[in-house]
Amino acid sequence: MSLTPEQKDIVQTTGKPLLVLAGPGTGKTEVLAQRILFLIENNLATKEEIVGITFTTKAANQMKDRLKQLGLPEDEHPLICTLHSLATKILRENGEMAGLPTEFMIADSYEASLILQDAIEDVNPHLSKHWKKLFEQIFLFKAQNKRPEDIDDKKMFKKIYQRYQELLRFHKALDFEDLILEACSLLEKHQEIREFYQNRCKNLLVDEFQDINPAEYHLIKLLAGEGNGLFVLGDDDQSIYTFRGGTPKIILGFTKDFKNAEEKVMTVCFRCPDKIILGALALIRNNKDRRDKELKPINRNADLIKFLDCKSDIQEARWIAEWIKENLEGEEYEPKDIAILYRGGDIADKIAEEVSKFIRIIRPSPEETKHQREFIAYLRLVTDRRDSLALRVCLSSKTAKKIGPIAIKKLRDYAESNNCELWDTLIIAQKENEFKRWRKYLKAFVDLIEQLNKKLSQLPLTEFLIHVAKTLGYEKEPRIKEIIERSKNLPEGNSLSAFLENLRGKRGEKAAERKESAEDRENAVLFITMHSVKGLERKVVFVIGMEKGEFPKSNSNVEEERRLFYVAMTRAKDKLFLCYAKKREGQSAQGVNFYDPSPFIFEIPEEYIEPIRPTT
DNA sequence: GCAGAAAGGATTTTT
DNA sequence: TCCTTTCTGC
Repeated sequence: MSLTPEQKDIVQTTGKPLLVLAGPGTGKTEVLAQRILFLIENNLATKEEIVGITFTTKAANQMKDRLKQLGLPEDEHPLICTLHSLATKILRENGEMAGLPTEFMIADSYEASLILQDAIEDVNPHLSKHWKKLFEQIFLFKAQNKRPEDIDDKKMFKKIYQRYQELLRFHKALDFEDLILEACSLLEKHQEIREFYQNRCKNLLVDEFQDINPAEYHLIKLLAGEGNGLFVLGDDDQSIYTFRGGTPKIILGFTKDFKNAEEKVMTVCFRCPDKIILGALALIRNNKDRRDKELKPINRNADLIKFLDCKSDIQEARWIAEWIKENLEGEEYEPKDIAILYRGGDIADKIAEEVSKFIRIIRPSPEETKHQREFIAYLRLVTDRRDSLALRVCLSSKTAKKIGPIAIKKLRDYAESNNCELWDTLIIAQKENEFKRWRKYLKAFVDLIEQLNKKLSQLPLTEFLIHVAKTLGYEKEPRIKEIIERSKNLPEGNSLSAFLENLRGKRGEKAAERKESAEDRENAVLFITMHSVKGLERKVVFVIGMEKGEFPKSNSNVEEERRLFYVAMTRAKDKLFLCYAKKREGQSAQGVNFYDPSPFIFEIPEEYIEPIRPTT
């Protein structure tokens, strides 16, 4: 693929901070990969002076694949990873200077929520029912790069946040946001370390820049120094993660923050046909705080956008399934050319059911259940008694009979004041008078773990997993069986720790999966939320749930929802269907609900839209 | 600590 | 409307 003059100019402009505003389908990934190649081939930088930052590990892998296709062998690749992964690397390389526990664990959000509930228990138990709100508040403060000491708060919040941090460290753990904050602190405090990484990141390329939050931006600025090798790429119109603390203001303020920065735009859309681009542009121009950009479609004379106007979700499901069935019979489309996009909830269930009757579909894998997390935590504890996070999860499980929040708090207090491991406390405490009430149950729990440990050396891995599942009483649960099933696909050396690393990564770091994700590999119709379609394109796109009150959600930021819709519309390479159902049933519709069409529909000029009203 | 009853809330997601 | 969390009484 040869570059347009516009793209070539962007690839080759070096020596100053560069902001690239790139609309949907303009070839962002390509430009990023080509720039890395350009730097290396022209000896402008070695691979040790280049770091590429992506939003997800999947995107990082796609970037590596593209570099390989462009002829750059893997051992000549620069570091390409997420910002969290880079922060983890920096902290692991400088653990002591950062004042962190050696071999710290990364707490996932379930583990973090348990720790927060403990913190609330310690500070003010009356607030325990509001833990979810507090969890979100702490998250948002961290996303703003604010630590407990930065908070001026007369009420309990500051104390809870403080205690939460203390308890995370007691468990030798960092949550995801801590990775960013601790990396910032480390670089701020130590000039030599900062200079080392600024040199390492001499050429720092950041993708999806519209979705970063202030804490992440702070880290990027620390790494970029003067910023003369900083290259950021994004589209303020596609900023859809404000609930994560992201804000389009960062990308729009970039040229003010870096005084000698240059801003360039990519205006040729290779992906979408003209009607879709023109319709999407007309829609997004209703947003106030944005930079207007030209977007020129290559593909003209294409179909109009279809507005599917249905009486009910049942009719909608039937019509879409029927359309897919008919169009798969011809030569034009394969299952993998089709995607069904929705905002969330169970809205796609009916269509998924209809479509899966005759064709393979791919749906997002559901979140880990509580039992799955407990199952994994028991396995972790068996391999490593010092894994206090895993121990904390196990203590909350039903299998730890008669050990509740009170016992856990006492154990925690004891461990803290005697400065010992949580696991050791479990054993020592059995002798202490204040634990008299729980002596029997603590012993039972410790014995259980020791017994499992014995079984581990006696049984093959899969047998052992089944044994653990039985012990916990989870052996009949399909989601647990799923995990056990995965142990069979493991290459040789089937040790428990290898299996756990495959599941969770080292110390909670998710293993970067090298294999292609299912949606690229399998020839199946894709069901996906609008938020997770980043970087995705499909010939045929159905956007379902175009109902007033549901999309945009009635109490949400309309401009962000409009950006989300803009992202969804611009995934289509060929045909775009916007689907509305007057009547919807299900959980997200709160039983049965009647809707008007989404106001977004009317923001697309009529000349680009063609209504379809099914009669059957 | 548990079972059963009542209240609460229902988005989006990465690391 | 329904599923998850929280409260109550044992």
